[in-house]
Amino acid sequence: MSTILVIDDKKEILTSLEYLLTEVFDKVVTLESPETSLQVLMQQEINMILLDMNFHLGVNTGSEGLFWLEQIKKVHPDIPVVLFTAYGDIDIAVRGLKMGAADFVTKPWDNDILLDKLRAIMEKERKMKTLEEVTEEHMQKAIDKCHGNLTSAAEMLGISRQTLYNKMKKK
Amino acid sequence: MSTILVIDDKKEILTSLEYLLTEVFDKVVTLESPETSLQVLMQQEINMILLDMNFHLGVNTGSEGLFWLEQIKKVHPDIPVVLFTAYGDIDIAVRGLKMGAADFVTKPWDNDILLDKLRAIMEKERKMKTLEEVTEEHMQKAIDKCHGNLTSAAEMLGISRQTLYNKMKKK
DNA sequence: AAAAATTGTAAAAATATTTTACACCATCGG
DNA sequence: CCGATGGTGTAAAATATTTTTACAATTTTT
Repeated sequence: MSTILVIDDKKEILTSLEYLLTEVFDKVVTLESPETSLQVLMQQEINMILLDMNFHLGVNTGSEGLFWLEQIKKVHPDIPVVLFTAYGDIDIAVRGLKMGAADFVTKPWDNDILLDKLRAIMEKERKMKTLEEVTEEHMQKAIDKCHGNLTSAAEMLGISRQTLYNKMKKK
Repeated sequence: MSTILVIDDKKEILTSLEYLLTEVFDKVVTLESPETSLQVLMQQEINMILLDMNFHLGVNTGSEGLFWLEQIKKVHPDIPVVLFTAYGDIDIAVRGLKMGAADFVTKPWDNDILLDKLRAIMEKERKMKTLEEVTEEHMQKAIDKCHGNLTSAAEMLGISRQTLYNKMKKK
């Protein structure tokens, strides 16, 4: 069971997406403004959010969209949010992605590309790395940063040199 | 000791950056084309890369820049790469960031903003999380994804329920 | 309401980590 | 060029963590 929440101030966009997104999601919830989004997120389980950046006609800085992205990420850091915008503003895109958005789609959009992106995100969400994989990767990162010096890498990681040494030998 | 590698096909940009970047880096290495970048990375320790996206005048898709980003990330996934572009192409920015670029700067650039971004990245690079912090965060993420169900979160993480239960109790 | 799943708890067994130790090798500075 | 320093590879005992197993109580699902 997967649900997507779509937030856009244009009714016609909501209705067309409502139909399209059933290709990927079991349930599509729509909102005309982001104001009540936090309540909706409390009331029901949402697996993905499609958030428009351009509320308030005439105000197209996208900053209100970024504000709501921030609010959402604060409470639900793990729900993937895809940003949606009619204006090719590179700065908003970069800031959005750095604030934790999962992807960025520009309007007018290509249905297939949009669906592919959403599917890819769902797929990535489904699998969660094991603790072992995560620790392994992080240890490797530390070793790289220390140019192979196990002693200082171990210190960085807050573990003993032996442990790091033994784990590296194993692989 | 920190070194930045700047790759841009315009000599005047290289010379002006060469001077500016000494504000943040001890050493600035410049390249007029990305072709030899991998050799340079093998020969000396580089701590950050500023990579222009628009090589070959007339070809401004940025795809060659993305190609080189990919090559660099393949060999050195942990060296932060900042993308640099004269064209506000949102798609290149999004793809670049998703491919692992640390940030994105558009030309013409503001010196102070550029320096601030580079400083922020260096600062972030300096500190490395301990293994404990990383595992803690990952466990929390799994629990969130499982809506608080410790049994299935533990299964996802590849550890026993007890271990997860005890670690959560500790905090 | 019954069945199934999850929690909270505990204790022993199995593993993993830290600590301590030491010979060996590399690199750096005088 | 040689001694000092710092890192490696190895090992064994002490300590800590994780897994396994178990069971009653509670929550969730059917």
